[in-house]
Amino acid sequence: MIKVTLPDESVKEVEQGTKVSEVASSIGSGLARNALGGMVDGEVVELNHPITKDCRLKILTFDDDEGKLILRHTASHVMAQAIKRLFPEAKLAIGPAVDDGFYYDMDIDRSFTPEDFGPIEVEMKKIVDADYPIVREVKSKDEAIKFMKDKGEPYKVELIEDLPDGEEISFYTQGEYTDLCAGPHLPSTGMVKVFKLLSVAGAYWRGDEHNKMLQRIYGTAFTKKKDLEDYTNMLEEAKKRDHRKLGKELDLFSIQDEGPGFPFFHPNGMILRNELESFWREEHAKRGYQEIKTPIILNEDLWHRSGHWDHYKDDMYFTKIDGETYAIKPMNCPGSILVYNTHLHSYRELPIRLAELGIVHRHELSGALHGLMRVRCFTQDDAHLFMAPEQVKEEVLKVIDLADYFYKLFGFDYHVELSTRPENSMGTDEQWAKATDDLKDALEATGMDYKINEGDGAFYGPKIDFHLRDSLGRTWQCGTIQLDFQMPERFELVYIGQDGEKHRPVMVHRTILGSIERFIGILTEQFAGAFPVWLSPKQVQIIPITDKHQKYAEEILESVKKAGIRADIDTRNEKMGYKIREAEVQKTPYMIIVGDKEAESGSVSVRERKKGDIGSISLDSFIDMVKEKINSKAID
RNA sequence: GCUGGCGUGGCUCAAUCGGCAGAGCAGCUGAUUUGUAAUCAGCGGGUUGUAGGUUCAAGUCCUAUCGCCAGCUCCA
Repeated sequence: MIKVTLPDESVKEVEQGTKVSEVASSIGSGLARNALGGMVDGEVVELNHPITKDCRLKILTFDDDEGKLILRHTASHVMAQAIKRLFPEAKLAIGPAVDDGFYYDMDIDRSFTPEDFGPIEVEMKKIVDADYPIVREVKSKDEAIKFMKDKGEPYKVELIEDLPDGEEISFYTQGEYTDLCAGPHLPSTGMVKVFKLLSVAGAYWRGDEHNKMLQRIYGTAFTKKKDLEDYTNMLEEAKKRDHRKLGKELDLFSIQDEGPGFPFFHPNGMILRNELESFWREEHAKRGYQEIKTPIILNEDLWHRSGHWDHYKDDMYFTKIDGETYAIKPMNCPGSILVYNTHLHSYRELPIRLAELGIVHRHELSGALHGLMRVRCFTQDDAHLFMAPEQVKEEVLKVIDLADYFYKLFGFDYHVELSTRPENSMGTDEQWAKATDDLKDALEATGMDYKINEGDGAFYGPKIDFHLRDSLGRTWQCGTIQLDFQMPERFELVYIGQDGEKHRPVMVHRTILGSIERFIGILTEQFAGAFPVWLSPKQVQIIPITDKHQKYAEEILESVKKAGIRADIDTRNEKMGYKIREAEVQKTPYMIIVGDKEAESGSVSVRERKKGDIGSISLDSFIDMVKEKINSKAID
């Protein structure tokens, strides 16, 4: 007998070789029904897995991320089997489970369209109803290669060839279908009860744009029909929060055919933006930043010196002035460096923090453009910090702290990545190792979780990136902290040390919001357009019930405006309900309704966005309340 | 850039097999003077993204091109 310790610390004695599914049954029939796999001493295993020694066991269900992955991975095999039945000529590539579902990549001459989903789903249903057992077997590398060659699956052969020699290679068979796969899987196809195919897309073989583009079909799977319905409803709801839709509805910005990727900010969007920027300025001034503004167009020669010509040229725009080539800046760093170099600096001044809300232009691929999230012209809330090498850690920690302060203010969840040396980069391995270690040290000192993103650093240095989520859960890089030993050398930056000698400063490039445009996109989706009061383009909508009340409404407007609150009167000849509806649709935080009662008593009737009527109060207390919300930058 | 899908009044969408381009909202005019999410009536508004082609006839079919959407690649 062996001892199995369950998550509640209870211990079950079972026979050697008992399967995970059998343990689940012995715990309870409900758990047995919902079980999708197991976790044995931290390792994910399938339900058929025999337990051979004392261990800790957790039964995985759909509530566990690992359970979801097992179900969806099997679902991807079911889909691939169905597609092979309908299109035997399709060559299989890879088919993993992903966050919200699964996909399978295949190579086939005809292109899949959403019309193919119906027949494929019907075939999948047959496979599920047949409830084929899913059987794992292991082959040697040579056997595996021969097997897939015989089946005419060149992509599988390539995958196997890249596996290390001597390793056992697992295959899973369900009915007539056998796939190369590390698993784990469900014990039978009948357990894939609820699924739906969602979209088709092209995807490069092995994610490399030089390789052939395969066809990818995305789908998702759940254990309960209700969960699938909830998921599709969630997608519908997310569409309503889309900043591109809200940007239009709230008249914040537009992107037009005349300038793909070049957003226009409308008056409402500018109010929000200016509020955000002035707050940004205040917070940076408090922390010892000095603001600068550098030109958008600078001579090509500068970009040769900075390394951008060699490493970034394809993403840059150029123009000619008096026969000379100029570049439209894709980054603010060279300009900032030129400012630094206008003086000789003492160690006493360091760190020098030059901040710039700098407009940069980058030639992003047309297919990559996405509302305000990815554009070809954006404003970085940039800063370049020039410091002595021993100041790096402290300075980086201050930046991390500042980013955290900004994100927390809006209630954002974020995650952090450390990006290391990319292929096409400047400098020596030693410099990169030192810079990467410096950033790692700082991250370790904060104790925050972070993920390593190999090869994704800037061409001049490694970086810490802060990622925020949009309404659909896609993540976008916002803040970044990049450590740079290259540009100080290339531009021969110096400061005079205590010893009277010249020393080379280290440079940190950093943003907090990332791009003002992208950040506004994220903000819009986070709040579904119902911005915190301090950012709302219109903070108070005054609604006179009839035109008799207009005069009193105007007196109120004057007082509210005098208090520094953005307000307006809806004087249109419409019923009150109509005006309220419009203010609600526009997500105006407060409405003041004024009629006979208010005019007589000198009070205001207040309605709060989403909450409805909150009763009558004096104008003064209303103003105090709104100002408190604004000053505290409260989020609802 | 690549793969697939989609472009019809300001907005959201309709138009059967190729057969007279339509509705709601918004806008304008008038009536109505209203108590917490849409008052009523009338009016104006379109070269169907653009350029070609097929056809007696094109929103609809074909070609090219521009843009948008999803994904890939890339990135703040």
